[in-house]
Amino acid sequence: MRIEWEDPQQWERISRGLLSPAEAAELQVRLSGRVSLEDARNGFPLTVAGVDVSIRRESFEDVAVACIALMEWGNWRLLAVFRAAEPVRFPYIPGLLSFRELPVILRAAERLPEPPDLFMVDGAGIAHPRFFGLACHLGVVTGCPSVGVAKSRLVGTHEPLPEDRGSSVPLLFEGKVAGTVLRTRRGVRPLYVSPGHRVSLGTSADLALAACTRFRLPEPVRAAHKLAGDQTSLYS
DNA sequence: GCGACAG
DNA sequence: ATCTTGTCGC
Ligand SMILES: [Mg+2]
Repeated sequence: MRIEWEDPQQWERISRGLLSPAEAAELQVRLSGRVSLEDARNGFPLTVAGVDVSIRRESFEDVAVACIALMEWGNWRLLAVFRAAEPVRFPYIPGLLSFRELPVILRAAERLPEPPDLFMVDGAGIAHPRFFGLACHLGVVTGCPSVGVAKSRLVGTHEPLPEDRGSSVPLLFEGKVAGTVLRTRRGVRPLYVSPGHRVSLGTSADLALAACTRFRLPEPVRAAHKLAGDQTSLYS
């Protein structure tokens, strides 16, 4: 898929890791206005693209490897895998993860023959300090629906969560519901699910739970995570 | 100033 | 996230 840049110059600065944390944060505030929390789709998505990035310590630099695992809804068969690698150019700063991971993710996304029905990202959606996590950034830039699935809490508070699979409680932040704390396996640590773009709060949690058929993590995200760290056939 | 803090 | 094998618990 091809990505249409509204401001190619600015993307150039971002991908080169030239933005200061303050500039990055204000850009998030500006872009958060473009997020849509409406469902852009009726039924379930036909294809779900799991997204994750792994960092490998090379001889003199850290290299980021992005992996997009395209799966078919329901039977969760792996349809294809797209990857890309490049040196890390931005430090990890809580709240600014997209400036570190999005550049390499987009290079892998460009290899998709066509836009997926949904991007399921390892990281936060609107459950973020400025309501603009990695899943939102990827969604807004590509125009595709996206959901953020975080393994731990970035922001927000919530009531106690029952131990049963499927239990959920709203994640509250600054007086708003920013996401859902979701138990995908009985007695196992919950996931922090939030909309990225073009998906509603309720739907984002439904989609995430439906994709967790065997493990704590949704199948597409788990596949992407595994393949991102796999050194086998690191080219492509 | 102190503590929190996706990956 | 990463450095890393075996081990504890359901
Ligand atoms: Mg990750």
